[in-house]
Amino acid sequence: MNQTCKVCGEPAAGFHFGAFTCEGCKSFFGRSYNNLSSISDCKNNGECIINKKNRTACKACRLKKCLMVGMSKSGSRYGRRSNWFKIHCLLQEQQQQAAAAMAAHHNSQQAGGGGGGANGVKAMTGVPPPAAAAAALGMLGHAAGAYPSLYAAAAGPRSKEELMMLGLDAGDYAALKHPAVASPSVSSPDSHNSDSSVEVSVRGNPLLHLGAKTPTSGSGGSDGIQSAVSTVPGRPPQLRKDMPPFLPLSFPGLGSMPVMPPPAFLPPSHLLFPGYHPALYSHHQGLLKPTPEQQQAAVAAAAVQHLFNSSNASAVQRFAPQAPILSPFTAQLKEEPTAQHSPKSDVATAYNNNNNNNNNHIIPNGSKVAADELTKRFYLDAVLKSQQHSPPPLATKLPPHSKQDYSISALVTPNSESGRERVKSRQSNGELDEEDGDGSSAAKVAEDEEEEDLVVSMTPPRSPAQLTQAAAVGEERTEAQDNPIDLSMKATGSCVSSSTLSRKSSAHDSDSNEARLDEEELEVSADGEKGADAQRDGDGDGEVEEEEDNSTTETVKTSIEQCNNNNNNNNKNNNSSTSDNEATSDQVGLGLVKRKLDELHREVCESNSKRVRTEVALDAPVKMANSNALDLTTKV
Amino acid sequence: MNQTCKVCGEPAAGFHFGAFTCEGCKSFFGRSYNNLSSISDCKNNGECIINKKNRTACKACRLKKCLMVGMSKSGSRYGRRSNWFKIHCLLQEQQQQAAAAMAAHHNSQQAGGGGGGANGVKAMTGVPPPAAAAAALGMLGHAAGAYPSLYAAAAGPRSKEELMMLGLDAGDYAALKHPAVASPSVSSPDSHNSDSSVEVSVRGNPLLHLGAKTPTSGSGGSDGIQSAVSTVPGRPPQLRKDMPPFLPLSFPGLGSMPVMPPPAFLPPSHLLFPGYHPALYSHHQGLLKPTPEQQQAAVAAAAVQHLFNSSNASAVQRFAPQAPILSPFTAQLKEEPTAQHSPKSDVATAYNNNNNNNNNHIIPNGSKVAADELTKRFYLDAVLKSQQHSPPPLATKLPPHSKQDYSISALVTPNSESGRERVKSRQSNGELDEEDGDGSSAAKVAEDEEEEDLVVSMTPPRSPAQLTQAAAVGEERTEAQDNPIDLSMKATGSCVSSSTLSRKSSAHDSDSNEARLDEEELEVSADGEKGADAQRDGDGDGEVEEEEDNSTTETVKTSIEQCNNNNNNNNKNNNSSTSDNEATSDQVGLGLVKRKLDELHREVCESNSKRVRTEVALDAPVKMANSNALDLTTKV
DNA sequence: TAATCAGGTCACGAGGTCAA
DNA sequence: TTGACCTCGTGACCTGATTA
Repeated sequence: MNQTCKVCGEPAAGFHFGAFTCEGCKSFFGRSYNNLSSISDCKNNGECIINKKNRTACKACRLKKCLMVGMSKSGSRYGRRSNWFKIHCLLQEQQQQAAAAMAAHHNSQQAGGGGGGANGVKAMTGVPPPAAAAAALGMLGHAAGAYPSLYAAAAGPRSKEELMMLGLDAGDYAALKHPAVASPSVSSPDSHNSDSSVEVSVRGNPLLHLGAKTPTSGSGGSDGIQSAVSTVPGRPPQLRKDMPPFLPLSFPGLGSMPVMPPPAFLPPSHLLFPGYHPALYSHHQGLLKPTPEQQQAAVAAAAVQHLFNSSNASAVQRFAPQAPILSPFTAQLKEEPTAQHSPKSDVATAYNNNNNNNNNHIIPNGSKVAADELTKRFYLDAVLKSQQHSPPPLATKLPPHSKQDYSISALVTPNSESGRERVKSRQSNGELDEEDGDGSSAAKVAEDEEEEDLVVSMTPPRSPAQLTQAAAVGEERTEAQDNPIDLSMKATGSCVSSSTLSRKSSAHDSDSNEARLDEEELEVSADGEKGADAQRDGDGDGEVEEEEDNSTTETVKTSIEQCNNNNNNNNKNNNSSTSDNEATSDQVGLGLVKRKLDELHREVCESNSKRVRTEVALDAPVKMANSNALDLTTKV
Repeated sequence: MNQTCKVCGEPAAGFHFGAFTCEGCKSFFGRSYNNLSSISDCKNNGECIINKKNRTACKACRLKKCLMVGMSKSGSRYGRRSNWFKIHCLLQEQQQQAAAAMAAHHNSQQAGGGGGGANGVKAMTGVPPPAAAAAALGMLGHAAGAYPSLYAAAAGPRSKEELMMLGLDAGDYAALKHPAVASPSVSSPDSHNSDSSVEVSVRGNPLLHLGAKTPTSGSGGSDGIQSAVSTVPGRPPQLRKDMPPFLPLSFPGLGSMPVMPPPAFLPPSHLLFPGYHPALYSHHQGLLKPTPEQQQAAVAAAAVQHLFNSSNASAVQRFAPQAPILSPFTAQLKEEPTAQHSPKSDVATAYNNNNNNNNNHIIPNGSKVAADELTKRFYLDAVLKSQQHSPPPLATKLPPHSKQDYSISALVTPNSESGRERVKSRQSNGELDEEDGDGSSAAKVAEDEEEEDLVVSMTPPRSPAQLTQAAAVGEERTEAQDNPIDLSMKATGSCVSSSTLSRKSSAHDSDSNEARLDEEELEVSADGEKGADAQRDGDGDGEVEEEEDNSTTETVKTSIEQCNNNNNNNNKNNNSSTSDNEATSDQVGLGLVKRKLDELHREVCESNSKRVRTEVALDAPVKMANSNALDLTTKV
């Protein structure tokens, strides 16, 4: 799949963190996310255009762009991309191209119907058309559910969120010639998670939220959305076609984007994959899970804005306040806000941990700096969370049907690990720890870290019935759920259905349907590390730990490293003349070694700690899912 | 990689700002770029010859030389150099050496067939052989596409541009013993962007333009080129071999340069990597994307001249006027010209934007000075832009055949990310964003900053099929594209392929072979910004081709890597005294070997399951998708 | 087995520093 | 002012993990 980096336009190396990006932007995002302190404010009011050449010129804007295009730590997924994913990507591209073409023809386009996206953003900024959006979403409802996150989440919501974060308007966004805007949706479609799994990031349209003015905000909004979604549950693929029209509304990004006309080479998406029309996706996202996330997004947006210039400060403030109010998850955020204004120490610590070296340079300032960083991070996380967020799948406390789902998922997704995981997470999480935590402690999860985003795997829609079922499930869950967020997630999740499920489900439709939903998984990773505060820090931190290792790896690495070291050493060593060399050499040599070791450790640790953590949580469930999944499923 | 500073001839410390340079010239350029005011006019009409000894004697000429060899702030790239880059550099060197040898034997060579390069230059000066070049390219077609920018962009175009800027003739340039001329190409190969990505600076051959007197000039030229390329789309790797012969024509730099004899340690480049012959690259660029860039280059050249003495004022004038005319991209340039004579404010603003930091520092002097500086800077930027610039690869709207390509690519390149990327990028790029942006908003981008140069990432070519596809795509795109440049880029771009593939492919040789090539990738990034129409485009487009050889490539790579390693070590190690090392060791490269081996080994993927990612599996669909993703799509 | 990506590794170069 | 050195961010490549 030929894709360009949604951030800088370079050829994409793959789908990273929820968007097609080049290696550089992938790495940048990965680094930056864990080390916000390293990002200094934009010198240009956050208006830098990021492209290949200048991508390294402004970290703040680069990061912003990353967020705008839907990147999030939680958005990632492993494994091969499903064909669907690929297909969707292609479709999106086509659309984008078409859009671009359209745009080229008439810029006004953006302002026009496309404005949906823009509107959304603006709405956030200013007014909210949430109701309308919600309604629209409702229309799309379940359809969206099918491929919720892929498009919606990735594209719309994210974009929106990001936009919010950035304080960009749809207009602004649109203004940016960057397809990013459009791209997001494009990229995002699959984005975040995986092909099959789409992240269920909460991210409703922040705008919507705002617009909706989340009552308890997010939750309220989300609920509304969810309900809307749920209402639409069983839509047949066909609706999807309808979706497109709606998209603009529900899917700001898409709408705003100069979407292109339908791809010529492909038949109507619905024909291809009834359920997968990109537009639908976008809708879904926006519609499905937005609420809680939206709120968060809003918060995040504010934070982001804060990060990038003060230009949007006002917006931020607006949001920030809202966040607490809006989202039920406020608790999650709670700490962070504080951090923003005060709790530097913790944050700082976290950050420090992350940055082993010196982040200092960034902001040599005193506590103030730290505070800023924290704030930034906070915002960022918020944004990210909002984007991806998925309340732990809270998983769910899976309602009764969950069992079926599980089984189903197990059956269905034996392959899809992610699915398993998600399921697991849900189950395990929900049932065991996390979920409860989530449910009760959605906030908790959030706190942990980035949270795990719910990832919904994208899978081809099953039968319309399935969709319907999914929708239905979503509804059920939603109702069942304590958290609006969760619900939203669920709703989204409904979308989820994994292909696996669908497949299997097809066998026994009724069960399968629900099962499908189940399959869709949302992973919640609980980095936990830092907890929330540092957010990712946690990641870093957590990683650190270590545990060790694996001999083999080490050996390999060592060999490699040695080579590297040698080189480095040589280079530096030689210079005797300068003492520097020595230093360097040491650094290099030893440093490398250390690094290597550290890395190794990290790996271990990570695997252990991070991954392990998640895994652990999931393990039991997972195993069941994996090995038994099928069996169970079948049984079911 | 042993390289000499293209500016002063000292051993190069690395690839800085787009060219291999020593620390001194690196620092000088870095300082000077931000402080043009510190540079006084040359006392010698800008005719100072820059070498190790006298490099500090005349800042103006030193800076000019820097520009001539392709240095630009935007040209820099970060991070590790890609193996391909390294390889290509080696190849170029070899070629250069060979060329040099040839030249030694008979100077007439330049004029002659080999003259391609030289001719190009001269042609620029006087006559244009674009058609011929195009034809040649056409021959090479896709092959060229494979590594379009790497060589062409870096080497030829820049040199030419620079020459133009400087008002130097090819002859003059050649006169300079500095390998710089040739070097540029060398350095530039990867230059700008990344290893894999080479910048697709627009720089077609300015000369050609001039000579050819570009009808719409550049565009015309580029179009011609593109078409030619496109026509050749599906070429098999073999053709590449053919390329070399052509190189001279297409690749002025090589031809003109006193290239060295073939590298002893490596087999003929074409043998090694049929598709990658440096010459081809150069061709691509020059042929493919030159036009717009050339125009820009002309403008830039004028500006430069303005900067450096009045000696070439006439030349500048010549070009300046032309630029608008010549290039369709004129729009991009539009502002600049104005700036030259008046609108400093705008320019300044633009600069400021680009330079987040302080462009200010540039001219602390009074308004007058400031004005001068601005002017200078303006020119400088113009030059740089022209150099790098590249329109986004458009990519491509994949035509029908694309399906095959995709499928193929999918099959072939499963692994190769880069290859994929390229392909993707082409498609996506062209289709989506940047290109559009560029196309429509090329000017816009340009304004923003320097513009992005088109970077072509160099990656191993995928399978021939892919290449072909790419080529086809390129063609299509080209046709589709507004910019000729883009087309060229496309042509170039066909290559993709990833190492992975190669590994795997090895299993099935046929596939593998192609795959291997694929691996080698050339990315073309489409900066698109400005559009540069020309430039980038090309590059990106270029991506290229190639497919080819696997084993050889690998071997080559390893050797290269080794060399790299060695060089690095050597250079630095020795340090002190000299740089001599350079020469030496290239060959070595155990590290490289290791890597290669490792890569090969990668094949296995196992999976434990740490992370839990969610996914839903779409089994059935997926399968189809995998192999046929594209097909499916298309089918759909 | 193949395809993908998160992460880690570390080659690299932009920039900064500072002796000369 | 120069340029050797250093620092540190970047990004190409790899590994390992995860899904197809």
